[in-house]
Amino acid sequence: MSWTDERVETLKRMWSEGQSASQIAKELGGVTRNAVIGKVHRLGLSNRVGAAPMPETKPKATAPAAPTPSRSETPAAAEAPKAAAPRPEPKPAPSRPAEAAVQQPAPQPAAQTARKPIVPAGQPLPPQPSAGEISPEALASVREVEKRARKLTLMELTERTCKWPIGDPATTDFWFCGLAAQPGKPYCDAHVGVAFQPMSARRDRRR
DNA sequence: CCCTGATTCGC
DNA sequence: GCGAATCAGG
Repeated sequence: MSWTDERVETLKRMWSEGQSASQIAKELGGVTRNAVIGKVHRLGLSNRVGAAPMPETKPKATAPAAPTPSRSETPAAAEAPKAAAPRPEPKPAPSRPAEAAVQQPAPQPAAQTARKPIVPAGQPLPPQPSAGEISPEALASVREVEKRARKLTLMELTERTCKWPIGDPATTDFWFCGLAAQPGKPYCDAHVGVAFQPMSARRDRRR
């Protein structure tokens, strides 16, 4: 494979979108992430413009701004080529949506003052099955597993981490399981158990 | 161990 | 110019 105009274009687009080198390599095919990174540097589009926090871990103390040009081989390298329009980007919303009251049956009497924030999560994630529908064994293993959850943030999830959400998305008591996911499945062993149930099993258990 | 980007250097 | 190997780090 060679860097055709089209492939370079894809590279530039994905890189500016904040995609990782490995993701880009996967998309392009025929190249490794090293190749992508090497090309990125040669193209001089290192330091991702258009603001690309790419946290990956802690909020980093006070992190004022500091784009940190770090290393720029070319003296006048920095200039933001086409980073003009800061597009939305698939950045996950950190916390409180603060608006957009979706649905929520919520027969809330609107009486008490200290009610938990009823802010609905942006998009419904994997449905939390009601306890009554899960087999006792599966439920038990889930409770056990969730004690050992790695408590990953949305950004820390990968193709092989369990993406089962735990806790209330509206509060800081929210994280993802993060344990080793079943190959080809989005969840770990225990969560696959409650996520995927044979229709027959559900029917039998229901009511 | 998983992953990230950065750099080097033989080709 | 290219990218594997390596480095440095979360």
